[in-house]
Amino acid sequence: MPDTPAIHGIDDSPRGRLLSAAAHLFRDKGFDRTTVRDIAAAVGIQSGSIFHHFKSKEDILFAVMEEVIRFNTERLRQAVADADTPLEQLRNLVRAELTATVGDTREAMVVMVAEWRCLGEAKQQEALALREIYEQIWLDVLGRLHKAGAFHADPFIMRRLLTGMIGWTPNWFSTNRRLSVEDLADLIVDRVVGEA
Amino acid sequence: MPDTPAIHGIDDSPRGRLLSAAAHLFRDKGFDRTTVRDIAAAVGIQSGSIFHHFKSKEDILFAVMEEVIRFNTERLRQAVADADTPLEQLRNLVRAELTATVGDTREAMVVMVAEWRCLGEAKQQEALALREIYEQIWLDVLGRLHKAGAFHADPFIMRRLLTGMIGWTPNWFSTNRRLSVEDLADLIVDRVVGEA
DNA sequence: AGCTACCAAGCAAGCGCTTGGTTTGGCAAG
DNA sequence: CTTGCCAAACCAAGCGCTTGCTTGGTAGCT
Repeated sequence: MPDTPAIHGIDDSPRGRLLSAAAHLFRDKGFDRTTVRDIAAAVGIQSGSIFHHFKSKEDILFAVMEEVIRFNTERLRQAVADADTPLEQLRNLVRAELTATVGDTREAMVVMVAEWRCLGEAKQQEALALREIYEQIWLDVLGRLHKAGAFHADPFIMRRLLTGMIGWTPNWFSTNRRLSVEDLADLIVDRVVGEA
Repeated sequence: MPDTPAIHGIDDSPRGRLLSAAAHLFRDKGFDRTTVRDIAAAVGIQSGSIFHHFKSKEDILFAVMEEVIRFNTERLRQAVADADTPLEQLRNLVRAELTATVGDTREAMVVMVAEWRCLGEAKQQEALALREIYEQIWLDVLGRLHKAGAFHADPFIMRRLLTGMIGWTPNWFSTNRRLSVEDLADLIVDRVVGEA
């Protein structure tokens, strides 16, 4: 009965398995249409038992978001560190966010952008703080490229266009097609710095 | 008590006012978190009276989507007809979709992409058919541009990147800022055909 | 003994929707 | 100008069901 494919960056403690299952369901049906009974059934326990691990359903959603953003912030950091030139840093960032979005943390990433408003005011603010750290990594790299004259548009706006392009990919990109993540990343990078 | 700002392309019959109010609430709180009592209160009637105009809550959501997609499909048609060169057609398309997305049909457009899965299978298919007509207009113009050598990437993928860029704008674009819709449109067109 | 992990049962609240009856505005016959 | 009528629009009340969450207790490991 259990066995939802695990999400990268989440361990397989009872709590972790609960999180992976919840993320999967939240992505499939949305937060509101997913009941605690659904989540419980997905890991093979009773609905009431969930509240031994989380104090509310909303807490589960927040935990999913927190885990995935922490994990992927670290991934972005590595992406920047692993490159020498600003252009290569950008390419690595795009690849990293694409991997997060259509790859190993796909469900959780989709949940994060789609179910944002299901969090209460307080937790929304808390998540926003984490999100800002994440965004700053992007802005640093884009700012450096802009200063170097690699593109003319405002770096803030460029980031928003990138967020849109990458954030929409789960709605169409399929891993088992001709187009690889690397090729798509190059294609997106070309939207920023122009083609060869 | 009533007076939700109307959405372009929806009349102000009782039914139309109900639709505008519903679209506004759906965007604000999401479909599931919006109760029929909320919608009723927004137009100043009793919750039960809603079912004189619509046979279910889901029907309201579908009606919102149908109205907005029909209205904006016509807008796209005009945008293409009003331009002479393929490049100007593209620019007009981007402007039109931006206007729909952050302008006069903003709430309904956001609802359409966000609350898709709240429709049952049948109505989802029905909406998809309308959506395909809409998309075909884009693909025709992009296909012509591609054939003319204005850009190298696959037109289907280019459309998806555009969908992402434009679809994300409600999350950051503000009408009362320095950046106008026209300037943003030019900026986005440059992501397709390269800068001057 | 004490901790983690769980079960079985169920409560209070809120939900979409139904029902039966009442108001309202327009319009044609007398 | 009145009267009678009808359909559209709405009200008041509440039914049946699902929801998130609580409670009190138990099994097993250390």
